[in-house]
Amino acid sequence: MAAATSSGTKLERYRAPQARVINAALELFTEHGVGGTSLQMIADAIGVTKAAVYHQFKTKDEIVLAVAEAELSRVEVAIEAAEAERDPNDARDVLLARIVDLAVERRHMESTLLTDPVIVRYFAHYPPFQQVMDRLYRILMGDADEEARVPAAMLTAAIGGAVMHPLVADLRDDTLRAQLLHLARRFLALPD
Amino acid sequence: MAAATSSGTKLERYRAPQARVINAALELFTEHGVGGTSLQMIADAIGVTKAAVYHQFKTKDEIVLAVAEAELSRVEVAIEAAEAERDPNDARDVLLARIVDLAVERRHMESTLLTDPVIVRYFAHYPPFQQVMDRLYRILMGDADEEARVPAAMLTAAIGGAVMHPLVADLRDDTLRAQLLHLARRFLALPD
Amino acid sequence: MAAATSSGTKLERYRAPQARVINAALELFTEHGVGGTSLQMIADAIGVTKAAVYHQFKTKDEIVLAVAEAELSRVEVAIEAAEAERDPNDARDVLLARIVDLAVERRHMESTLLTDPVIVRYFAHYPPFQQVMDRLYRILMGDADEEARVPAAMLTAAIGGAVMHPLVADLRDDTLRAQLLHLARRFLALPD
Amino acid sequence: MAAATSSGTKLERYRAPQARVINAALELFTEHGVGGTSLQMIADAIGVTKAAVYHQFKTKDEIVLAVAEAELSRVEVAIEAAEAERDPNDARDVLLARIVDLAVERRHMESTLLTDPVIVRYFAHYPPFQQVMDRLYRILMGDADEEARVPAAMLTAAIGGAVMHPLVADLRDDTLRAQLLHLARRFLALPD
DNA sequence: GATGAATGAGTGTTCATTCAT
DNA sequence: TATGAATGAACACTCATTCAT
Repeated sequence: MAAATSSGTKLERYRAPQARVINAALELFTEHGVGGTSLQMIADAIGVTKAAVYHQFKTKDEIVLAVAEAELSRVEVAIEAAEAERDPNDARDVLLARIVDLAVERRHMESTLLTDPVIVRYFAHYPPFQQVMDRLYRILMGDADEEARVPAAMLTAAIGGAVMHPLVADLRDDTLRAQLLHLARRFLALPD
Repeated sequence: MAAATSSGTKLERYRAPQARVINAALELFTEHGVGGTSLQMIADAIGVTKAAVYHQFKTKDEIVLAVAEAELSRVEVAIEAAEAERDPNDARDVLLARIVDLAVERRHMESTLLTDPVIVRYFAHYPPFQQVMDRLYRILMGDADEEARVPAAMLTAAIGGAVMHPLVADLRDDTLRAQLLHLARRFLALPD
Repeated sequence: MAAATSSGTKLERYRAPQARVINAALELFTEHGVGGTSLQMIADAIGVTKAAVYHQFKTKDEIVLAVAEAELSRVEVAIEAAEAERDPNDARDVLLARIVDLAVERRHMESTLLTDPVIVRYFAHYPPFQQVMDRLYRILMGDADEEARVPAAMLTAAIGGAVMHPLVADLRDDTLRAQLLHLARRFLALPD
Repeated sequence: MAAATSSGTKLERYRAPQARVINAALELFTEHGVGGTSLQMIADAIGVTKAAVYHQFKTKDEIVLAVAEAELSRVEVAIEAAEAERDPNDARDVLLARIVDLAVERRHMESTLLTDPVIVRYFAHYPPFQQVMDRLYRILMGDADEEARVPAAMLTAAIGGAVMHPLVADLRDDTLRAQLLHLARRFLALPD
């Protein structure tokens, strides 16, 4: 168990100076977008020089990808929790709840990241992303056929699209969470 | 006829040189994002100098907004078509179909625009956008109460989020259209 | 004659702002080398901003090449003067004298340019340079055979190498010119 | 033998880690020029960190000079071999042959070094370099008078200039060697 | 209407160098 | 001996914008 702490999750695999950069970058990306965030801003945010940031990451893209991967690993955690369930229905329920939780919890962050052109383009050709999505869709829809995954893709896209909508911005977290869960279950033709 | 020419739709209210800028800008924004599109690129695309573009639009923001408004006016057209219907159910059906059509037709463009931080921030405080959305939600949900608009917001967000999802990218237009319509009606608890 | 002034030589084909950049760059390249000359230095030298320089030349390389071509065109002028001679011996004598003159006149400049790795690499694959050299060698050696050009190459290299040698730095121009001419003629087995 | 090991030539006076730096630096300087070679590149080439290189040499200049001196010592070796001859004519012949050999052997390296602005500037004021050149010129021309050294300077410059000329790049080593020797002897008015 | 020239503030990136460990 | 972290200054280059012509 002590070992588990020292090995850590994927989120912890970066050492301190890198983690500080990633955290600062995530916040800034969220507020200004990837393109609107300069390395100067990141450096200022953690109180070092640009060159110090470059000592940890060779390019800005590397920072963007590290941030994106850190977020992706949060989805992995949710999937792993679901896969631990015996019953497929339970697994789907757990995953649904976790995904909605995640979307709401990071409603102001994920959205910016998931729609940023740089990140979208990267994820589109990043095998681990595809694999995570495959696992996610399999749990949601079962592995019936390829076509069945489209509604699942649309569902996750819809959740992502919904949390970032301006008109939803002033909803309280729990209200939004309840509505999203309702929407998702109805979409999957599941009882509430 | 002369009146038609002078009033025109909102899409036509820009004269030729401005329209060329807007069209070029829309294409470039779609491909590179707003932040990734420079005035030089726009000027090059239409074969004039930067200064010539500045002759038409005082700032880059003005171009962005002109592009955004042009797209917004497409939604207005859909709404006007729906409002022409007598029966509220027909109006809702018409609007739903038009919105889905619009999303699919411009699936590669709207998405970039609707998620671009610059445009999102602008629309969030742009009264005409709010008004258009109000009209849209009223048609979809009736004017019962404030809360009822949330599902409508989520629905449009979901449609927008869905068309831009990578896993949906290789779907044929009519397949995507059918699925989106099915999704939307199920979400609104309407029969197919 | 007025026409001749307005059409100009190749050296004059750049308009004023570009010519100012080229002149400043040549001087700075001579003093600090290409790699040791920044765009800031060039901009400062002509009293404008870096961005103004970039308005004239898209990259630093373009400046380097413009400078190099301007110098190459000086050799072309010498060749053209030689080619105007009827008698091949006269042509060779004229060319030799001109080349030596050129080398001495610009003894502090040519050398830096001709040995700069950037320029050397560019010229190595720049057809006009090859053509100029071909014409030059043909005049010097006749067009006997391919092999005959090698001594000519060595001769020009030797002249170039000689004018830039530190121990030659304090020789007066006319002394250096006489010695170089003597060297060249002896090397070509010509009477003084 | 032990003495030979401990005194060694100047080439060997650096201990192993320093020698590795010098060798890597020479190769990189040759390929990218001094200005185009960073300490990072040198460190990478020998598989250590920049800081480790700094442990051996306090500045980049020190590395440059160590490389330059190592090359200069090769000339010294040639001079010493010539000075071992009794007859001045033999000494001159030996030196000439050795210098040409050296120029050809390192045709792709010397040139970069000898024309690099940093090194040129350093050698111009480096007494050992002047002394080596003095000894070299005395052997070639006798110690008649100051003026007599100028042709010698021109000769070595010419040899240096010739080996690095692009048009000479595809000559075989022995062909180039023969031509250079022929050129040198003719220039010194010596029989072949 | 459109151009060429220019600007000032910024971009991401690399540099030689230092220093505590 | 060697490292990782950091720095400050510089780099080439791009930006949106202005203005006289």
